[in-house]
Amino acid sequence: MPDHRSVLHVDMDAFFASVEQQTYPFLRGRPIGVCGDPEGRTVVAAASYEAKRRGVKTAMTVPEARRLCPEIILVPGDPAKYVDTSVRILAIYTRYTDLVEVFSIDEAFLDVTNSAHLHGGAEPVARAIKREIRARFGITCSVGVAPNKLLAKLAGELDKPDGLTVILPEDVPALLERTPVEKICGIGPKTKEKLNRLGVRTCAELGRYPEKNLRIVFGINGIALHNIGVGRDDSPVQPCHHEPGTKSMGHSFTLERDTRDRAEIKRHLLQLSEQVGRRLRRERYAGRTIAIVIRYEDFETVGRQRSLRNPTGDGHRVYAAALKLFDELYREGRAVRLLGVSVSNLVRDLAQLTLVEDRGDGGLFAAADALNDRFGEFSVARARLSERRPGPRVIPPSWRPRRE
DNA sequence: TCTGGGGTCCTAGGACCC
DNA sequence: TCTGGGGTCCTAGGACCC
Repeated sequence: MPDHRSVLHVDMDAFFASVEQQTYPFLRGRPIGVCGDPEGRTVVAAASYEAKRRGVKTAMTVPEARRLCPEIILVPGDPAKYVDTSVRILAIYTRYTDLVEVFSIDEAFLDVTNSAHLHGGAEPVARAIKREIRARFGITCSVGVAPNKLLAKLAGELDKPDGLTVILPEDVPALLERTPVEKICGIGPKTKEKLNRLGVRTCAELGRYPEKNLRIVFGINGIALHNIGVGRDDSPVQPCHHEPGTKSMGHSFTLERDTRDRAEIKRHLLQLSEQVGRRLRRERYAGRTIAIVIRYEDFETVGRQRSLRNPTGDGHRVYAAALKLFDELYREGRAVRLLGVSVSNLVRDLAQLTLVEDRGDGGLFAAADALNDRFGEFSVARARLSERRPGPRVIPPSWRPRRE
């Protein structure tokens, strides 16, 4: 029986950009940025290391990226390709352990505590995985090996790209001493500021800070923060079939130009609602709570939601509710920058779905969905959606491999 | 051409019920 | 003619993640 757990965190280097460079060899060795619709107001979703060296970062605006790196090649993202690559990479992991937790499209945790000895230990497993991913897909990854998920993720960040960092239990105190709190997944700018004001800068300082006081300042999160400070994390590596299902589904969209035009706004709301409805049905969900988000030109962002009596997967019903919410929420005269529609309180039950949906056009839904699956988003749509817009070009972090 | 898109979880306050 | 206390559901907003 091993005396400590061995957890790997595997993180693809510049994943979307690396995949594009593999697909199109002329992009290799050049600064590229993968972004959304190049016509819209978009940001860099992934930058190649050539671009990163010039200062281009994830989530930077396109004009900013161009200013730093005028030769940058902007490539529109191709989500299906990234999903496909990710699924094939996951298949490699499962040859080493059943305990694989998908953290995002390009990150996973592997618990190899009870399987590593078959391959000579955790570090050899990490090396083998890196080698195989490079051989099969031409892309590199960075791996952290540590006694738990928290430390494995931290370790993986220490050496990038193409890195491998092993943290043994005896290395942990020194690591905590030199790690600033904001390096920890879960500690963002606000928490960092709050901690700094308490005189806490490193993880070790956080560990020494009285837990009782952390609880007073941060409530229930205080306990979690204390555990971070001492490098403790007992959370298991959870294979995705053990995870709870999706909680909400939605789409949002930054308009090409800010607008006050109600007719235009209504068109966008309809489009978003139909998109959400279609995804709900495709994944056999229905939801009872409809929410909208408005971001005004000054970036003030407000939301409003309301629960219906019955769950729905019908984009038209979603739209009816969304429009009502918009009328209640919208402050006349202000220009709108972004609109979002989402549905939560989801249920996943086909019998329930047909019960609430069957207004006689269930067949129409099925036919339209099948055509759209085959020929692309909005090949078939309600008449008012004449202006077509391609689907989203990003992958949500909640992305999971298909279960069925 | 300042500031994307898709999620999860937490808090706080109000309504309502027993 | 006084003001409890728990539980659940709901909504709005914020922090954080990739």
